[in-house]
Amino acid sequence: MKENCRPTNPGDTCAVKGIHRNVINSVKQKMPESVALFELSDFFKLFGDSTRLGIIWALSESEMCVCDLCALLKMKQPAVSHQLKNLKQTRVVKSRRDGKVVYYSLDDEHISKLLKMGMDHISES
Amino acid sequence: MKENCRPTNPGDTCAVKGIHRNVINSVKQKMPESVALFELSDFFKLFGDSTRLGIIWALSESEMCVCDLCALLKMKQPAVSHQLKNLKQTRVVKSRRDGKVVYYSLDDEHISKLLKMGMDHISES
DNA sequence: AATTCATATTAACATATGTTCATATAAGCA
DNA sequence: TGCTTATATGAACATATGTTAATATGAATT
Repeated sequence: MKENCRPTNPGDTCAVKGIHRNVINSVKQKMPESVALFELSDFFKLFGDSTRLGIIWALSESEMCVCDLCALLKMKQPAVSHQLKNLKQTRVVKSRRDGKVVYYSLDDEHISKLLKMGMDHISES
Repeated sequence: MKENCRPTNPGDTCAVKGIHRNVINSVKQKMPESVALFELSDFFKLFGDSTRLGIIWALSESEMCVCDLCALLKMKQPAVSHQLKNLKQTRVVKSRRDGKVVYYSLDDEHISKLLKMGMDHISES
């Protein structure tokens, strides 16, 4: 790629360097650490799959066991367990055991708020 | 409420069919249409990539042009444009043109709230 | 109109991510 | 103990998704 950038003011360069230096610098200071961005995207990624989102939504309505989730969402049991593992590792979901049955529920109230907010957004077409 | 995996009624079976029929039915009624779940997960998917999340976060701080985003995030221009296209199609982002330069900004106030909420969640370790 | 430059697009490629099958674990019950 | 059941795990496979490189578009200036 050629270097095709003509500065209009000193400090204002373009093409892969940015036209508005002041804006860039100002925003740069407000950006989260790149590590935080990775964590945050990993978090949102959990909501980015429809089957997992189904699980999350269901758990936002009621505590449920693995078996019930399978029935509700018509998924195979290992698939549900896998997703629940992901969700648990990232503390979206918590579990309690009662005999053979393991019950899952949302770990946090933020989660259902996030769900509703997202739904609001796509609803206002 | 709790019962074992033994069918109490015909039709109440476990193993891939669900233990707690009443819970399942109750939650089922509160679940969004599966189409809505797909749309919603597609929406959240946009936040599930760290480079795209970088773009979104940056735009939540200030309107910026493509070129500036490249400089800020150290990304190649086609990559930025590509992501912006995704974001625009789903109305996360809007654009305005001023001469040769196209400026992007968030289309909605919900978006930055979502960002902050997510960040709050992962911060409370 | 020709040229320059900011941005957009397309298709090929690489990688991440979800699903599946087979199997393992853990708990209750005979 | 053995057996059954609910859940968990591991590895192979399939697919989705982001990146890249090459190229195209469109606006402004000359």
